[in-house]
Amino acid sequence: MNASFDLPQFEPDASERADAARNRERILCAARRLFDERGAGCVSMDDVAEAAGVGKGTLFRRFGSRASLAAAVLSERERGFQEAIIRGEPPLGPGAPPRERLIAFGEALLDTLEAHTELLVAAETGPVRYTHPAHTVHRLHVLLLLREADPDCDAELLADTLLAALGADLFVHLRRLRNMPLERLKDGWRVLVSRTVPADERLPA
Amino acid sequence: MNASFDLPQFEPDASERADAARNRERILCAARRLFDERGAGCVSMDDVAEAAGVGKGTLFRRFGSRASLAAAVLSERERGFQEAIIRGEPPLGPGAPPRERLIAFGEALLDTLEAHTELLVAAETGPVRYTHPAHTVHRLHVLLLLREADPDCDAELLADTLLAALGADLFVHLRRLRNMPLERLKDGWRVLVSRTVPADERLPA
DNA sequence: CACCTAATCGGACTGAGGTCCGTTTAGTAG
DNA sequence: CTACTAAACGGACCTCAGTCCGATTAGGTG
Repeated sequence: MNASFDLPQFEPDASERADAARNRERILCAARRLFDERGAGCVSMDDVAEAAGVGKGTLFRRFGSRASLAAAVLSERERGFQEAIIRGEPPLGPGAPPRERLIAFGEALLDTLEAHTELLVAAETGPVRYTHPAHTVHRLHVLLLLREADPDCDAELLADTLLAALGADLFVHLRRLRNMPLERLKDGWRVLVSRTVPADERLPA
Repeated sequence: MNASFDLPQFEPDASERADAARNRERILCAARRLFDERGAGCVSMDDVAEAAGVGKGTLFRRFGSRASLAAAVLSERERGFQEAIIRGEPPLGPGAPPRERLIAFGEALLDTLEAHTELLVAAETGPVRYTHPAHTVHRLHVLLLLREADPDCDAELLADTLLAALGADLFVHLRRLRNMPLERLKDGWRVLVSRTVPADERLPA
């Protein structure tokens, strides 16, 4: 119960023992391979541990949960995505009006969902979902854009509400069960954001 | 794998054997009591089976899954809710303009979430979530109201998107983790619907 | 009442996520 | 090189949802 002790380390730590670093790498490598080969849904944590040549205890001490492991495997893409959001070209990156950036953000997230559906479903299971670093970054990004576009709205709440429309569960349901094409989901997002967020008042081009 | 065989029965069936009916009742009764005493999160399916004096196989044949059991326990409330939606007083029932009805619908759902948080979380876990009768009814209701209010929009998609804002996971996160008061969530819903759905064009009072 | 059969029962079993704790080892100090 | 300690290891173990299948029984038939 002591939170300062035995926390899983998702990222390399300078003061990390050599064997720990080696095992983290092995695990990530094995997980990436297995997820890729069989699809994330068909890979158990035991499978990962065995493929990595590591005990189950080690696996869980490193990554804490299945969801965290999936998130860690995705973290490279995620880093690229965050880079594009923060420093990339408009409309995803800075420079475009906030509403356009929000739309681009959602479209990009939907592309990511399309490309890594199973992994994202795995990463978004359980209550951990809302506290993972990636989700936190997404929420902050949306939050700031909302504040910029509409200083009077309840941006804190609206950010989470809008992000709910981009959840992996919902995506799977719409895409696979209800067979909606990706473009339709993107259109839906555009409409949702357009109606929810006011357009920039600075000359609309 | 034969779908016509061994399907769980959520509702009483005329051609149901006496012992089956008795056990279904026992299970529902025990589940209600246990969920109430300890909170749904602290009750395992084994607990329910034991308290009902019934084998685990029976429990699962009757209700199919934990989520379904939780939904069944909620079904009384749900029946009342559906009644109020379909035949009740406006603005929840028919008579009010669709946008007002949508707002009232969300507020009522948020009240239900507030009152039965844990049970609804249990009922909404897993992919079953989108196929449960209750959710289907909610979606259909929202869908029809959306079509009425805005015949040109992609109501199918928008219905699911709006409902995502009323999901139990999100509710728990906002309410408990981020400590937002219920009224704030209702305000958020009102704003979301107001901006997303056009007002009725028939004289606005 | 005796029999028959199909529906039902129930608990042993599986598989998966997650925890525990005795054992091993990396890194350091002497 | 040896001794020491904190960290890391790993697999046995736990809990829990969900499945399977042989035993049981409801309820119709003669």
